[in-house]
Amino acid sequence: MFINIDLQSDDPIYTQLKNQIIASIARNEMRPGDGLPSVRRLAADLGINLHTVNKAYQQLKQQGFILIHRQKGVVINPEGIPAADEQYRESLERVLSPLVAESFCKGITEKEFTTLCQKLFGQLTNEGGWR
Amino acid sequence: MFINIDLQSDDPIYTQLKNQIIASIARNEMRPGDGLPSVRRLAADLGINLHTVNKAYQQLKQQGFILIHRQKGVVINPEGIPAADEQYRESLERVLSPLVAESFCKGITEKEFTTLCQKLFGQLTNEGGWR
DNA sequence: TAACTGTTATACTATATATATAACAGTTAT
DNA sequence: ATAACTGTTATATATATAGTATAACAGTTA
Repeated sequence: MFINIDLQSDDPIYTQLKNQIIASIARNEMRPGDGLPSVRRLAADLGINLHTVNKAYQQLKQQGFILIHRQKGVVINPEGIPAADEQYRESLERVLSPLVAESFCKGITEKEFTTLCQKLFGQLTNEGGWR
Repeated sequence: MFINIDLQSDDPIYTQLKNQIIASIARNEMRPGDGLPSVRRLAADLGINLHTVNKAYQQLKQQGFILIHRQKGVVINPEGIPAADEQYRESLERVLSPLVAESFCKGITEKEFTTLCQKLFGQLTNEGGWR
């Protein structure tokens, strides 16, 4: 687990935590079935509060990224991450839309934009992957 | 001006306002030189507070989308919107990165993702455009 | 028994969002 | 000149979110 929290960031700590765990999964650094630290352990390691970690874990659980067993602890969903449904695709479009509009106004072309997205996809890997 | 505010949205009102004005420019519905309502006028029309409008205007001004003359009122930047610099491109990448990672985990392919971006670009127009 | 697990509850601080007034200085139209 | 505008600034208040600090509960594991 390589988590880096920036206390000066505009993003809340629990959001940074969520994003970095998702990024670890996307980069195949963490795989389905792998365990995550307990809320107390991770909070202590990062020097933050247990509730902040718990909030991130709860949201990851709700999105199906992790399972939380009272006994076995926290585990990346062994069944794999649930596939995007129509609702997720709509929310993705809602988030992307203002980014595209602003970029367009600032002269960023469709080509440059999609090339950037491709570059970001390229930084992820599915080698020996789970999907 | 077709502004629609959703008080139930997770996005703050001033952000919704900002995004919709930027979207209007991107769709070529509003062009450089066009005037915008005064803070009091727009606030009254939308049924919100003058300071909320002012906050949106100040941020749009800081990004170069609009100019605010004490006398002439508020105008979409007649020189056109400033082109994206390296700093903007970096911030765009920082915002896009977690979206790509999450989408990837949920099985959205690079192709589907870029196709969505292309669709959003396609909804904008540069006919008779200013850039 | 002791040390851990997730979970829940309460309380407190700080910041962000939004509103409500009020006032100031400068235009513009009557 | 007066009245009606303009953006701007200041102050105050209410609410929600973010983060922390403790404490406790029920269950597991060594």
